[in-house]
Amino acid sequence: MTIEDQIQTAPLPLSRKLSINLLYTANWANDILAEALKPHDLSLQQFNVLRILRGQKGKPANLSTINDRMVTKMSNTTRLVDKLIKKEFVVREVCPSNRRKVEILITAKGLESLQKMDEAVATAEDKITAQLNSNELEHLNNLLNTLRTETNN
Amino acid sequence: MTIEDQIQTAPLPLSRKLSINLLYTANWANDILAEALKPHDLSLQQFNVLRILRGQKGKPANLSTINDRMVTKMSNTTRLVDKLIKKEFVVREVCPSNRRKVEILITAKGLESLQKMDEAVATAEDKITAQLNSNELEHLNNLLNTLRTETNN
DNA sequence: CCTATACATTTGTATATACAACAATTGTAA
DNA sequence: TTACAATTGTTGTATATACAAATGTATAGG
Repeated sequence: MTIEDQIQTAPLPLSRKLSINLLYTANWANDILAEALKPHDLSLQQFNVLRILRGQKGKPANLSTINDRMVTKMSNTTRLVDKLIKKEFVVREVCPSNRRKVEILITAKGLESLQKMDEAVATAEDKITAQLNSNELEHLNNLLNTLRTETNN
Repeated sequence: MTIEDQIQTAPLPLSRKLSINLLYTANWANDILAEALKPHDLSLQQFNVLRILRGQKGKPANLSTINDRMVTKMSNTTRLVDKLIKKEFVVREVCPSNRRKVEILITAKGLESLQKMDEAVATAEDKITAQLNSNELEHLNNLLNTLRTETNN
């Protein structure tokens, strides 16, 4: 279904059509991922933080590191981490070598829970991409990367 | 820049890479649009509601109509409209023929303000799509539409 | 040593949104 | 006509997020 049909609007200039389609489609994908995580009582953003911490392989991460690696920007990783602490999925300590920083570590419980969610999320990701073959997915990936290319002006 | 470089992660399966890239890129586009609207003190969602109401060409819209046409889903168009009323960009009345419904109309002030924002938003949309030519944009559009195609299973 | 500045994070305030509970109105059917 | 269900919106609670101000810590220059 075209995006014009989807949101019932008159024909749009291409740049507008693409902008709307991009946001609309991402929202659609977001819903599928959120749905997959719902039984685990974790938001997509909380899941992302956990996944980043697992990627650290035991090395603690400080807030700005997590922030840099988030898919969506956060002025507020502090409060996300607060919620993960309440669930006992991560621990937070003051960095001994530089007490301005904090060190955040995923716990055994966090790793365990993450493992249980992996399958659900992978299924959701497959669902999102199911309608395209590998070549098309690569192409789509490249087009998205190009879109974000910075101009030097 | 590839999405793996962007968020500093190990190589990912294609379905995950695309899912992340889609959310990341939409977020990037969202920021550009929000930035363009910032001088006008209007959020992207408020702008979208106004644009939908203008599309009604004088015909009032009720809440569920607006909801259907929103790019991002809303459990909460009520409160968005509240904010637009406070800015005197729209008015809300009870529908006389069916008093469960409400009728929402854009005001002259709303139309006027919208017109001023049009240029800023069009510029933002051009910026979002600047790195691709028409053919590529059409292709990207089609790939996004295909992605959202429902399966009948 | 003292102070200005930079750094890393936290907190307050506002917006957007999901979900569930609630309320009012209308339609239907015994 | 009364009971019940469906429709349409509103409201309460929780999460995510942007932005700005505040907090606490480190560092560099005088």
